[in-house]
Amino acid sequence: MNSIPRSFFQRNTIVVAQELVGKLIVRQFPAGNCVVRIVETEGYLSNDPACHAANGKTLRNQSLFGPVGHAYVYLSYGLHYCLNIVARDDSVEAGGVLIRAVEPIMGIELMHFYRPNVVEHNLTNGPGKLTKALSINRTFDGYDLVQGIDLKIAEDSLSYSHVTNTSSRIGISKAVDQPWRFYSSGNRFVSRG
DNA sequence: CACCCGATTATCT
DNA sequence: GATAATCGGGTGT
Repeated sequence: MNSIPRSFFQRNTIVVAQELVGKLIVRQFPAGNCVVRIVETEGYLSNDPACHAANGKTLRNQSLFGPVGHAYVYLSYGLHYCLNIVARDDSVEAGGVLIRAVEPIMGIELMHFYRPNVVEHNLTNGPGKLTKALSINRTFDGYDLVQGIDLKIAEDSLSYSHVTNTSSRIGISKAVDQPWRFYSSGNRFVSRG
């Protein structure tokens, strides 16, 4: 399980969003570890009306302006946490990649414990679902995902053969035509939107 | 301080 | 397909 260098995230946000499809997220607990594969992402840039950083830095979105490779976690609709990875080049002041869906690889029982009473294909097929299954909340806002222990991003040591499709982003009302959503073609954990 | 509304999900018809 | 659940940031009084 190779780690990913911080320079990977110091690039155009949309390129990073596309290339994160297929990468792994590792969540370590005292009781055991969970490993999931990223199968759906969306890119958000500070000069993009749909981005939380579009109107400048606030207490809530300050992680999007912080160092790349760290997490931006926010509360959505007052109910669900969503996980982003801060990624941008020097041409913008903020940017991040929303993790919209993941495929469970290891520690599936533990994920079912955090998200009971669902069948496996509904375990992590949405941005609010995967954070609950991995027990990710606001305490991870600003967490370093490159050097972190409890939560980190890793390269897939197995070669995951896949095709990445592109579409417009889901669930937003501004900048709806930007083709900045990426998902693993045919993967059953991709959210239906 | 009141009001609006959102990068969602579960549950009902 | 429609809607409730639930909360905090942003805006305007």
